[in-house]
Amino acid sequence: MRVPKKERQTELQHTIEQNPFITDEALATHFNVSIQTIRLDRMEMKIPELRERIKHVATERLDDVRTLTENEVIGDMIDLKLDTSAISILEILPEHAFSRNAIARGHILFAQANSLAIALIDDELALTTKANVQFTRSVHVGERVVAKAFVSSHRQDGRSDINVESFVGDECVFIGEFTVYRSSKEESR
Amino acid sequence: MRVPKKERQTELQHTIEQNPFITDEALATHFNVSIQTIRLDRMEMKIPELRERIKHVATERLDDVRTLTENEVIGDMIDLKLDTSAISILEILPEHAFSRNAIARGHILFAQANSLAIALIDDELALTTKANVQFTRSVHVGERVVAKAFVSSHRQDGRSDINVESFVGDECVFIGEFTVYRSSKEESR
DNA sequence: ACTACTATTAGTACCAGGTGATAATGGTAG
DNA sequence: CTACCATTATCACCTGGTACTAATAGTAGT
Repeated sequence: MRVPKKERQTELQHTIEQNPFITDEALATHFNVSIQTIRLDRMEMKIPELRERIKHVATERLDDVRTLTENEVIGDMIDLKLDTSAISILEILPEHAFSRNAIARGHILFAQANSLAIALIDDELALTTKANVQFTRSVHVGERVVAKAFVSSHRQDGRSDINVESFVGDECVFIGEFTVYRSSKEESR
Repeated sequence: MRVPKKERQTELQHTIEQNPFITDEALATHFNVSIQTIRLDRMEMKIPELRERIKHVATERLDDVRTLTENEVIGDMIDLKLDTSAISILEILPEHAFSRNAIARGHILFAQANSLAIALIDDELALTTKANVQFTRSVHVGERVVAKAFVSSHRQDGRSDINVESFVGDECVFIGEFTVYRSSKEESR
């Protein structure tokens, strides 16, 4: 016997996990057993076949929480009064946090607040020019962060000041003051 | 004839692009032609078969720049002197930017700077507690942002102040002052 | 030593979703 | 009427499997 069955199976699981693109044939030669043994192992471990695995990876990618990219707003917007106030919720997932301690990275909370502030401005172009932020409590994986943004002033020079406060439950975890540049619309033209 | 060949082919391309998981058979019934016609079309348009398309989507996902998540540092660190200074480079990709105008979202630049500041601190735990940032020039897709961070002070209370300046060429695009909390190591215990 | 049981291997039929090649049909334009 | 293109039909074959049946090897229990 090359390697006890149990050992082989757990190793098999690992091998497939970090390389889902491997065929049964390759696994068979790798573990120096027949292809049928590999199939039996997959059955017992309920590991799907190659094509199913690939499909899974692909679909996962498509409906990915392509979290801080691609989406216009980071988190789910649950309320929006243009030029006035907005609220979004973001659940902290493991990929948002440091793996060592499961504390959300600062720029995740910043991104939620910043994208909310930008979404609040009803203009073709809105760009953050300045921000002043404080992280008042660390946020852990699994917690849901509710960000509340409101416009404190629309200045004459085409800038708006927006305050954002984020909460977990009733605890404030983030405070930010954003200055956003907005391009025309009610102004020139 | 149902639809002219050319028209069908361009439409085919679109259909497959936004749903790579469709089989030739489904396409055939959809366009009301034979399966062979679909295959000929794919040949001419050099569109690979279903399984290849799925595999492509899946592999694309694996070497994804899972930009603001998962990576410890956003961008590529090219220099690091612990507790002193660090430099990282980030190329702005379309997914980092607003689709309307190809200008990088503010939180992308913030994330680069913030993660660099955190990486700079040689401690088990380092958390941003405060940040003060300015976006001095908008950054466009294709530009490479070089962030330079240096520690301005290690305070007695377990906090460090870090300044970050980001450049595109010799133009400053971002200025940030970060206050980072570091947990012990040289302190208590 | 005989049996029971488990692990492994082998072999067969079948499946999806194709490739590749060859050939037959159906307009349609010159 | 013919030449040409688009379309369709067949057929053999491929990969990477599933599902099932059966044979073989090794080991433990009694």
